[in-house]
Parts: sequence; structure tokens; C-alpha cells
Amino acid sequence: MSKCEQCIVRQFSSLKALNKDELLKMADCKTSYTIKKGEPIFEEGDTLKGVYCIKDGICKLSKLSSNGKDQIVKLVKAGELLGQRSMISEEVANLSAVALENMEVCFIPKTEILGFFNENNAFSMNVMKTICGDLKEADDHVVSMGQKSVKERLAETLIYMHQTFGVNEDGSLHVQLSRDELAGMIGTATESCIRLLSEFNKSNLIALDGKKIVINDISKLQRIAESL
Amino acid sequence: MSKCEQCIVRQFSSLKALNKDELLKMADCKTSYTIKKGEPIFEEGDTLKGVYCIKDGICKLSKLSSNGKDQIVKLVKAGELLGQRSMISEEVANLSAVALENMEVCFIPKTEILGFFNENNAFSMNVMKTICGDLKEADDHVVSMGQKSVKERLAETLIYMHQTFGVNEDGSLHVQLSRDELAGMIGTATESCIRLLSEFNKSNLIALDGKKIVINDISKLQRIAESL
DNA sequence: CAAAAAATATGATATATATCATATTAAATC
DNA sequence: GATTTAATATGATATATATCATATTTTTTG
Repeated sequence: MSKCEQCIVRQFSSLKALNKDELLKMADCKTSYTIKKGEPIFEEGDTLKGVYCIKDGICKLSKLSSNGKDQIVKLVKAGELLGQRSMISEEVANLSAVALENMEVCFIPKTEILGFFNENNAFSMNVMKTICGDLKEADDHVVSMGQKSVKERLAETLIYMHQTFGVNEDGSLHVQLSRDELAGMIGTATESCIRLLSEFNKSNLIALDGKKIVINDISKLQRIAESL
Repeated sequence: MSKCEQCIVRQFSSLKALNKDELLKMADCKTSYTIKKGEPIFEEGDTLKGVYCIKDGICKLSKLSSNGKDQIVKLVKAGELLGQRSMISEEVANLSAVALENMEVCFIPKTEILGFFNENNAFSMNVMKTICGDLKEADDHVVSMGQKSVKERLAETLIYMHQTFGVNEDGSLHVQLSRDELAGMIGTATESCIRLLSEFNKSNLIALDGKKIVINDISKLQRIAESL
């Protein structure tokens, strides 16, 4: 069993505030497992008994709307934690987390995390700042959703994916979503999403090759995203 | 100068965790003032030097989108605090806070709040839970914005205002927004908002009298809001 | 109180987006 | 590898929503 010390999650998340003793304690009670592409880590309404460290892979956080469709609220990558909000609020999960690729995650029981929380001020401050960052992002997301057209939101989403998750060797976006999922991110019908992608393709803003998307002209996309 | 002990904000906000000593300390360094309808408490980009307690009145939290329009993200009423996120994130304000009615607010310097934060665990836990609650609300808001039609969002917003801010003696919604502001809440054009209000009025779901809105059939509105 | 300005309202029309239909391609399964 | 199933793509059309124009009402200002 690894000691958590060299783990990517430790480098990027709130956990960087933990000391050696705390890391050892955590390593002792963690459970590691793999999640296959398409499988859930947890689902909305689930009672979470701890938090999940993402060691490898990317997942989507989504919520089922009353119209029967899923809205993807956020994508989360290796190095981040899941389930912190539910733990602090002492509520069931508000969002579902589903793997977009094969993933490696560790589960840390709530009691352990809450222990660090009470004893290690830097850790609790980190958690707090992460959640504050999420809140700011979510507020900005509401503004985009309310004020931008579908085309603007698509441009914005492509840029977000490019900047946050980067590209493969061939220059294509590393996160690969189905057209349906992409539509679920921007809040539109799948056909509309496909049509706009074709349009961006025809005007050479992007290049399409199956599920692969290469961004050719990010500054023009940026201008579209900002209603200019 | 009042001692904060009996203040409505103390009863409803994170401040309920403060003890008598802390309240006296806070009373000592607070500054109270009034804000007239339409005036800002702070604006996006402002560096906040503390948090604001709302003693009386309601304000809107909004953000200017790149299309030049304001999206209202949230309404906040007496008993709540403003500026907590910026304080924790150590960032400028992400949203503007503008009074929808004449308001009474108290300003508490950051240093004071951070002091309580470090010494009083119940207080910091309360702040944290409030922010987690805001995050959940914001995520749900994103889902509505992405998946619901303008009509559904209008219905939802009317219900939200009814349930959160209540009604006057005559049964009209207590929060009074201009048509323009209401449009800015649901993320639509002012004319569309006006038209849908007329439609709801004609089908007797609501009654309109100037800026006053009376909800006649909340269960039918609920059904509209939920795409049923 | 009158004049000006702003907010509300409604019609006409344009545009964006959703929906339905169907073809084509890619992926999964036997 | 053939068959089935799902994903992608595109056209035709319907619907929702935005925009522009203008009238009416309300509010503000002098």
C-alpha cells in the first residue's frame, strides 16, 4: 500500500497541508480502487461516508433535471477531491460523479477527514478556499447560462476544456465527451450541439475527427464566447 | 450603539455561534449605516475589507456579463451576511450587491471576523456550512438555467421569491423587482419576461397590479416550473 | 402641475433553438 | 466478420425567444 506522500492528490489538493503523521494515518485507512469509464463514483442522493481522491482520470459531475436530461455542472481531474461539500453540509450528494475515462481513486472515511479538519487549521482553510473557488465558478457559470447564446456557450466550453485539461500529442482536446455529453454541458439539444460543431468546423475554428476535437483558432473562439 | 446581542443577523447567520464577549468586541468595531434603494453596498471587483451584516432590507447580487447585461445571481435578505466568500478566498468581490429597498447594514472589519474564525470553531463551521449551502444552490441554479425554458424559469423564480421572501398583507410578493430585474434573474429579454407575466396573468396563475405580483395558483406554477 | 424621462406593454418580425425524421457512420455484440 | 445497436450527422419544420417598433402608463424632474 502506498503512503500517500508522493500522491498527485496530495500535491494539488487541500491535502498538501497534511504532515507526515497525518499522511501515514490516512494511508492506513484509505481504500484504493479503479473505476471504469462510464461507471459512477457516487450518485446524487447517495449518502457519502467520506471523500474521494482522484489519483487518475477525469469525471463529470452532473444532475438530473426534471425534464429528464442530465446537466453536467463541472468536470474534475486527477489531483482533486470529491464529496467535500456533502461532508461539511452533512447532506446527501447533490451531484452524480461518473467516470469519463478509467479512473484510480482512493476513498478516505469521513471521520478521518473531519479529524484533520479539527486539528489542522491549514487543511481546513484549504478545504474552505477550494469550496469558495467552486462557488465563484458556479456563480460565473450561472451568468454564462443566463446571458450567453448556445453558440457562445459552446465556444466557452471548448476553451474551458482546452485550458483546464489540455491536449493530446496530436493536439486534440484531452477530455473526450460524446456529443450528447457536450450538449449536456452547454445546456442544449444534442442536434444543436452537433450542428454548431459542424459550423465551427466549416469555418476552421476547430477540426473534427470522430470524437476528437482540435482547436485551431482559440482567439476567435474567445471572441465568439465573449459576444464580440 | 447597540450590542449586536439582539440583532436579527445574530439570530439567523453564522454569528449565532459567537459568545457574549465576542459580541461585545464586535459591537465595538462595527460601523452601521443605511443604504438607499438602488445604491450599491459593494461592486464586483471591489476589495472588501470585511463583511456586511444585513439588519434590514433586501439586496440583489449580480454580475455584468460580456453582453453588457446584468445577471442577478441571488437575492439576500435581512439576517444574512455578505462578503464571506471574498474574505476567505482573499479575492475581490465577484458579484455586486445593490439594495432593492432601503437597507440597514453593519460593516465588520475582516480582522475581527478572521479572529473569531480562528478561535471559535462553531463559528467557522457555520460560515463553512453557509458557503456549502450557497454552492449547492448555485449548482442547482446552473441546472435550471441549462435545462429549463424561460417560462419554466419564470415560474420557478416567482415561487422562489414567494417562498423565500414571503408576501405583504395584500398577498403580493414582498420583493418587488422591475420587469428588467426580473428578466435579469431568469436570464431573458425584458420584453419576453413581460409577455410571459401577461400570459400567466391571463391564465389566472398570477395577478398583476403595477409592480405588485400576487401568486394565485402556486401548485400550477410549480407544475410549469417542473416541466410537467 | 407640466414636461420629460423611464418603465411597462403589445404587435410585427427575425432569429435561434428544439424537435422530428432519416441517413450515415462507428461501436458493440453475437 | 456479420448483425445489431448506438452515435453522429444533416435536412425539414415547429416553436421559443430576441429584436425592433411603437403605444401607453408610470415615475421623475423642473
